[in-house]
Amino acid sequence: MTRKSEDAGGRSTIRDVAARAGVSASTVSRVLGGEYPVSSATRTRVMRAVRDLDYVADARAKAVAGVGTPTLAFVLEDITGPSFALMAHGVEREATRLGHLCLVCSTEGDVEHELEFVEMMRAQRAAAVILVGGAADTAEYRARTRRMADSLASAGSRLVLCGRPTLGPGAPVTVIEYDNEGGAFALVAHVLAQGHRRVLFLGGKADHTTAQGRERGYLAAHRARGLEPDPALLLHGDFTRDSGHRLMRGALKNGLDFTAVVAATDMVAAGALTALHEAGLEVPGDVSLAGYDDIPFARDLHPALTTVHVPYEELGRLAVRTALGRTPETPDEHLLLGTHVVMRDSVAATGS
Amino acid sequence: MTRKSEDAGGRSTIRDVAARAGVSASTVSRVLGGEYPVSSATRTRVMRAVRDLDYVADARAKAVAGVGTPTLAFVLEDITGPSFALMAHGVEREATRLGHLCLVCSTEGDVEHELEFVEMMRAQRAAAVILVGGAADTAEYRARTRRMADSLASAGSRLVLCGRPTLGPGAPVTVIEYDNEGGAFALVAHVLAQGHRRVLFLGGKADHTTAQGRERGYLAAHRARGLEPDPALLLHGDFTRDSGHRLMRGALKNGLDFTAVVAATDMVAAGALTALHEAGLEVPGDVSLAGYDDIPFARDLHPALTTVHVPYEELGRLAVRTALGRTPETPDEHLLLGTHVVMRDSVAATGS
DNA sequence: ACATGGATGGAAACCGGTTCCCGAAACGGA
DNA sequence: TCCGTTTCGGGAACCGGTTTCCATCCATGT
Repeated sequence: MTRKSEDAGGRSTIRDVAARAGVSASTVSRVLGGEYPVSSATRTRVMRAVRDLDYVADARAKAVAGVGTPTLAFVLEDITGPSFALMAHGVEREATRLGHLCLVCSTEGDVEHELEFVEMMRAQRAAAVILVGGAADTAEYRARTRRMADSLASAGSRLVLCGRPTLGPGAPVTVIEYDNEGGAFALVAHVLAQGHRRVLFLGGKADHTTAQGRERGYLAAHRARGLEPDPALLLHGDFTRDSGHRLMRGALKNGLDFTAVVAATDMVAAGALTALHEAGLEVPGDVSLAGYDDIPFARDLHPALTTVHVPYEELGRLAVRTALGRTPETPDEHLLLGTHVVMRDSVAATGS
Repeated sequence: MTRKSEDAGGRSTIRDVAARAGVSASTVSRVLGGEYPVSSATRTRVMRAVRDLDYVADARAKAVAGVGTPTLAFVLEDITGPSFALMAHGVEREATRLGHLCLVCSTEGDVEHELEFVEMMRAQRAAAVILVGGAADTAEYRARTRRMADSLASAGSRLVLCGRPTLGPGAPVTVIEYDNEGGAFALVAHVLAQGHRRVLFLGGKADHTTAQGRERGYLAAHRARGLEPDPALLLHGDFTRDSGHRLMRGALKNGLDFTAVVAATDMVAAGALTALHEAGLEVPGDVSLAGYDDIPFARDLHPALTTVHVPYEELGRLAVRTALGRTPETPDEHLLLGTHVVMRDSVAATGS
């Protein structure tokens, strides 16, 4: 029994295979590698040994030797959110299509944790790390993210921001956004066109760029019609279902006057919808409701939710494609994906 | 300019750090490692060099040297499904809590792809690979999965099955299931207790074990009351929203006679619900409806869906805990998690 | 028959780390 | 002052692969 026995659980090494085939390790490597000329006799012997031992080359060792495909990292807040899940799906699909493995990490919104994870990815020599989900656009955010980008770039990796605030010019970063303001503008314009004049906006956190963009669209749509929205109709919460529920309940209790409500996300809309139902209100009979994101569930709400479609899955695919398909000379990219409103049953014309 | 310049993008190695600090690579390793005694003077010099170069040790090299925490792999059908997402979340959370990275792969239900991925994970020397989601319990499935389990085990890794058919005895596998039959039994018993006698079952694929379990529960609940369900009320599709929609529409069109419907998953229930609404039927006024899984959205359907709660997230956590916290002597485990029905508004007593 | 060259395959260096094994310096006690 | 311990740090081997370089061997061409 030698030190490295071939049996007994121990994963076999290339030298074990070599010994069994009666050749050197280099030869085994060459047979497996493919390119180098090897006589068919030795090739069969080696392949047989490989099969006998059920040998698989250690991917980490290959990586250290500079061969093998690097992995991709994907960081999000919470995989449980439907739009995040959609993006994750796109990322994962495209990554495996391109032959890359995909590491995932959820931060629960903890910035510290995000930073830690990026550091780990740098240690892993990940091909790219994709950060998704909006964030507060503070000076501190920019500085921190800039640091991440630089440190990743200096390690030969790349930072990709999905739906996140752009950094200043010169940051080694790829940014892919979807048009929050444009989508919200179109959606609210549609609501206004139905005759609504007092439309409640269930927004997100005040400093969150995604929330800001959608809010800007809400405002702009009003102004485009020469309307000035009542500031009392602009509510702030977060992007969760519970936030929508709470906000809507509060608005109802406070006797706010409105005929339509536009939620910053479909999740918020879902919460708002059940609050409306709980209050005995009919949608869209008594009040119209619209969401944003077009998550798969939107059409199973009752009534089916009018919302803005965001190509989340495509976004994920695009993120990995642009991240992976670049050379050092590729200029930093900044893509903006379009959105469109999908009209279903939750918005109706006012009776007046 | 030496061959390995410290500047210019090239990730710096431990030898670069050593050179800059004027010590040997071993010393740098020791400073970073922590345990070995190092004079505070050299320690500071090394740390300074590390900071200057923004050095991070290559995790893959460490892995090859036998240190560093191995990663965990997670394989599912489609991260977009709410219950899968919940499990994924649990897995990811527990893995990072334990300091492990987490690779993810979705198979789109393709067995071939699943096999490929497991092979890759073996090459990665993953600590464990967690396979989730039901499957057809065929002889071919068992043989194939058994092979995966053995090959993983022989590589020092471990296969964990989550909500999947058990393999025969002796397979090096950890199985964690949730009680499909028990949950369905309780749910259907509740529906029957409300006076319903003709309850439609919207099931999954006939050979899918999860679907089978839930169907068995449906049958058993009837028999426990001395009832024999009408075979015409047992419909088969898959676990998607569209399947529920299609099945329900078909049942309505065919004039099937029933006062309640139990769907095999909440997604199916969601599709069925909108089909019901489209037909102008009231839930639960005209017909009662129940789902299974208790996905977050269940309570935002209208009416809020009565369903069976499955501890998916806990399941994910448990999977990584049992997979990671084992020694070679640990016996193969087989855990069965309990479920409970959560009563909301979609099931009501019959008028009769 | 002999130089020539392509086909094969082994030895050794390398990738970027860790750790064992030792020697030298510093320190303490007699 | 001298010797025995620590304390500290360097050299080299190792982890499991790949690849360069070189030595054969065999089949040609003349």
